[in-house]
Amino acid sequence: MTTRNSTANQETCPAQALLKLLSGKYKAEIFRLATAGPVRFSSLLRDIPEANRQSISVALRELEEHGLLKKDIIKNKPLHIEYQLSPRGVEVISVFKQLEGLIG
Amino acid sequence: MTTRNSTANQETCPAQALLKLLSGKYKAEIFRLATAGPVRFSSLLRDIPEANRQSISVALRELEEHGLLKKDIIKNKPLHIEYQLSPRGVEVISVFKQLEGLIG
DNA sequence: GCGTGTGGTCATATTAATCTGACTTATTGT
DNA sequence: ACAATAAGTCAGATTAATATGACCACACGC
Repeated sequence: MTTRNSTANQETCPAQALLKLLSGKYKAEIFRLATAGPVRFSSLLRDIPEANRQSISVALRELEEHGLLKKDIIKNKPLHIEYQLSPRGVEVISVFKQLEGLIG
Repeated sequence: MTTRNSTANQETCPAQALLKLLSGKYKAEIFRLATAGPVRFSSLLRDIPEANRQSISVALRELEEHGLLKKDIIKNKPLHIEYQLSPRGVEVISVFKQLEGLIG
């Protein structure tokens, strides 16, 4: 892509990047479920029946990379992986709350 | 599209729809410019040089349809059209502010 | 060593968002 | 009458997001 549009990529609005990160098709729902406790790949697939593996996988990776979710490997009996809200993730909850307030 | 996915369309998270509306490529920047006063189609094209007519047009229409911008036809000398934040639009500003706060 | 559960990846479609360039309609200036 | 400005629309191309189905690796129970 010949490094074109190098200017178009720089953030105009600081909120833009975060907004885009949060706006994925299942991100809001993942956050919602994560507020009730740690979530797992398979539990999300169950709880969001219209979602697919790929999308859940991408969403979890993006949210983790941006520090909103924390990934934990649980070595207990059925060894598995849990994702929970990081401190930054918890902060984001207030944004969702505010958005909900603007609707009703 | 044979009315399929009627279940997939129903909102899971109430914030989801609003989040998606706000996450368009230039929406945040449009809001930012609109806080400084009424904006116009042509002024947005100038002030967001990387944007194109179509995208600005679609963004303005969507934001107006969802009641975040108010469209005014100004009959003064160079007859033109202005878009300004509606009361609901002003409320949304606080969401952007909060998002910005989560970054720094 | 075989099947099951968990947590994915990969290549490939399909769908949605954005871009491009040509065109339009109405108003105004000369 | 002619050109310019303002605010778009439209068809078609490109790019990004999401979906589908096949596949993979590891741990565990049997």
